[in-house]
Amino acid sequence: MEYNFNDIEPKWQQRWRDEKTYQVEIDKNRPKYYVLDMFPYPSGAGLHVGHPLGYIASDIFSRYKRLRGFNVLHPMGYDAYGLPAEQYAIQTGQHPAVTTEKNIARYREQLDRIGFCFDWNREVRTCEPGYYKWTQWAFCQMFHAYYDNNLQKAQPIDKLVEKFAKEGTAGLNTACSKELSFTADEWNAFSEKEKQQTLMNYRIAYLGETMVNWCPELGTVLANDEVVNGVSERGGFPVEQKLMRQWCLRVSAYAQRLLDGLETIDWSDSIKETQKNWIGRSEGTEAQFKVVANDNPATQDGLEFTIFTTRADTMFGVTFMVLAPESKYVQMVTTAEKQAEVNAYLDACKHKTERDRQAAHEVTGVFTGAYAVNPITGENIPIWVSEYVLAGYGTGAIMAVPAHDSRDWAFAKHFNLPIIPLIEGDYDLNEGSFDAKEGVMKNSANQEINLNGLQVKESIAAMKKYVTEKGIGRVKVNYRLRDAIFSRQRYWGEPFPIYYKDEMPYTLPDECLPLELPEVSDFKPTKDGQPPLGHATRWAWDEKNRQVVDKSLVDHKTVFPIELCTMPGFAGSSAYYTRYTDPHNNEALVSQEANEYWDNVDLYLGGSEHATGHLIYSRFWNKFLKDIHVVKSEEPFKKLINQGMIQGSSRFAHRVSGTNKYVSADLLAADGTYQGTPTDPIHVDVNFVSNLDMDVEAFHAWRPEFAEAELVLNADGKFITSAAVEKMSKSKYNVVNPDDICSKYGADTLRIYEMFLGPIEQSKPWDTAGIDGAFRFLKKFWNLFQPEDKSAQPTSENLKSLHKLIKKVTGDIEQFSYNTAISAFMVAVNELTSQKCSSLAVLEPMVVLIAPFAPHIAEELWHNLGHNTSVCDAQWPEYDEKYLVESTIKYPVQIGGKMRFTIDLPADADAEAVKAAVLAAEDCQKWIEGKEIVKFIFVPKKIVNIVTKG
RNA sequence: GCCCUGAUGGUGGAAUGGUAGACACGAGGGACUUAAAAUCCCUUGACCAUUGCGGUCGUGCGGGUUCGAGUCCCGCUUGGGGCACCA
Repeated sequence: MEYNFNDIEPKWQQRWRDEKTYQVEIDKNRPKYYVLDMFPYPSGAGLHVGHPLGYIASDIFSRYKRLRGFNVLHPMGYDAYGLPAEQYAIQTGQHPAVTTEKNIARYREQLDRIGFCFDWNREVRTCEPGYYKWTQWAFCQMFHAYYDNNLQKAQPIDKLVEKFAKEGTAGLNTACSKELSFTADEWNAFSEKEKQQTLMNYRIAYLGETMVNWCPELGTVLANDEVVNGVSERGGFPVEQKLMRQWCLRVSAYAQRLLDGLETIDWSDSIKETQKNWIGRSEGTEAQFKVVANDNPATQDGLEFTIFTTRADTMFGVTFMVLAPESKYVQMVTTAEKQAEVNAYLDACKHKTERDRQAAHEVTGVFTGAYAVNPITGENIPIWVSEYVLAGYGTGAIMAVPAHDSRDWAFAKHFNLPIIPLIEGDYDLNEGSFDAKEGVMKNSANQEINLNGLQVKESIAAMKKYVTEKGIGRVKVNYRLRDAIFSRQRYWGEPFPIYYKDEMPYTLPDECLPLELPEVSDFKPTKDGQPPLGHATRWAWDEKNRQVVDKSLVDHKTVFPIELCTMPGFAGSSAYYTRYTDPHNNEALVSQEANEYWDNVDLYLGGSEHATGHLIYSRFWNKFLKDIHVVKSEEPFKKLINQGMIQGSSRFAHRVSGTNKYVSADLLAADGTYQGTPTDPIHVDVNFVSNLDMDVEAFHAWRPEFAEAELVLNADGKFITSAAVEKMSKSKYNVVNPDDICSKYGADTLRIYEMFLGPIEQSKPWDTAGIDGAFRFLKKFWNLFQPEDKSAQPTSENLKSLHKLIKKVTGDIEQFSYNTAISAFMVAVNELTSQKCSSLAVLEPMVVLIAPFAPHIAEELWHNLGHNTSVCDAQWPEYDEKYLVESTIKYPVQIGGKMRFTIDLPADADAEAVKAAVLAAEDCQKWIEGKEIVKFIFVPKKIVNIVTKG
């Protein structure tokens, strides 16, 4: 019988569907294992050959774990809300729900052909009300929670209300937008609105004022990449930095837990590092600087402001201060004389985006006319404003130490401010600052503290202690991690279950969720600058009757307007992993029982591009869910593997410039010219090029402009193309569709080949050329099972091949080294073929071993061997060391008259034991044959030198 | 600037500090065939010797540790990725 994948594969895929082979339920008698892929955004282009890479890898592991006796949860779903569907809707008027539905159907069809063991019964889609109900629900929980820094966890906001009523803010230690201070009496006297405004300062989901790119002309917020040179990409209208009220998540409250958690999870160093940098923990000192009174009234009664520094040791070298342009202190300190100049500068800054400011790297700034007192030296130092100081980090104000900070140095040079060196050494302060955190201090002493002679690290500690004791400052940990902006002025996303009463937000009652996304007449923003939901007519909340009603009924007494923004893409993807464990539950995000059993993800596969997005938000979201007792684990993903990208391998036909003549690449000169005329490489479709050899007829038929093209072939009558590795994309004609591969070679070959390409974590180009090797392997594997009589006793050679393979494949799968596992398979199959192995005792385990990689062929062979259960329920074979014993002597090396051997022996073996073992070993006898042994020399570790005569 | 990664044949890639290049592709040669496809066998890092056996050099560059380094350490060159006026 021939290996006919076209019959085998659809047959088994149908059977798996019919028999629900991959449907799983809680089974307390078996250990669980949860394998998850990052769910895809279903784009209109469909899957290319790069997308399934991670899915295949996780599928192999799922099947392996199942064969090992685990109850494996391996679900799949769709991240269905997002921008491309909405852009497409704006252009064509087609409802995003319709295009999304279509794309999902296409994805499913493609995925099904590859033979994955997903439990589709657990599919989730982020755009379905039954799913986003729980996204909205989680948001409401965050709205009704605050973060207690002492307990290091989220708490119900009611607790805070109680506390405020009893003792005000006394002794409060919570995450908040700004430090507030009021008494219980003051709180109790607050109006309802004032109370709500106050609580907003503490909520984990809160309305906050944040800097955004605002384009007044377009009436919308723009993303950074929509702004070029300070004007909008579309229309060229000016864009400014503006404080806007947006929904935010207080991710920063969890900064320390997000950092600590990294130590407990099995992720790659590079992702952990990226997250550490993103969180950006920085231990330093906050210090108060008093402003010298001037003609600005705000300075009259002892105004002071706070700076943050990690270099407290350099306070003796502070020669000026700098405020961020957005700092509220700018207006408070500027003198009347400098007012106009400062305002002009602030205005100029306002019209630059954050990106422009970072790109320019020009030294700009303006003197406020004010002075502050250096609390260590007592000297008056000027206060400047400059955009190199960021409002969003630390306190938006710095102490400048030009001798030891390159940015301060550049500023001081430009504006001619004094520079005082504080560290011994032969650096030249005319050339640049000395930024290194090392060396011995100098010029750093007053009557109370003397740092001279200390190391930098010692003096940081000494200064921290000093400023704390003197009440000038305090030790402070800062994080770069900022709160996540959670509002989008978009249509195709989750609506906020929020209505506004007296301008303050209130959540819909939990039992009224989901708040379904309304239909709108137009997906564009409205003319008055409101988001697309402004077009929705039935979009008001009737508080009394607890239902959505028509907008026209809004009276601000019982019927209120509903929030118009929607949630961002990461909202729906932040907790989907836990929803899979209980996807049909209408009473809870996940039941206690399901979470208790399935817990969180054991193995997560996906691209590293989500390092600072989804993978941070999910961790934050999960920690919050843990705080409110919905899930039991602190971290959502125990082990993470980042699969590399599959790049395209493009092909080019070389066209003689200015003609319609194409030349085979091997006829070109080294500089790419043909008979002295330059040529242009033109992308041609990789699907009609085999290796570099182009199908000439397919080329002519491809597109009209090539029909009449003149082709110059090489001596063999072939047309050779050139190649380059690029991103896989339609415009480069290097996209390979997995469907085509499945039709031509079968899904099993696709799976084997994708894994054989190289390590999963590495990016590599796709080149269909090598796939023949994988296909040949499966044919050989198939042929191994063709002998009619398989009842022979296994030979020791057979068993050796088999057990070597079991050991290798098991070890390799555990380490996700699938490419080497497949290599071992190829070797074993060649060995067994040449041994003419016809023993069931060897062949049966071989089928189980191949099952994770090539499930269809395994299933077919398994049934041909007389089984009537799925190979999925077979047992993974164990290897037996006794078939694997090899000579104890390895690697004989001759040096001069000596032979040197490495031998494997127990560490405590004595000289005699070593000698006996060496002499007994076959390899050794061969080497010393006919030579007289003069002596043995034992060198450390496992080395034996044998000195022979001659 | 800082952090993370990688660099091995014509290509993709193997090598717990122990015979570098497994396995696969491609290429060359051969068998079978009227022919092709399919299949099988041999060669395939470079250089020298090929009427023997074999020898020399080789894992981006320069040092070091070691009996022994692709692998460990130090200093570079370079590809890829991330962060960035973060005080």
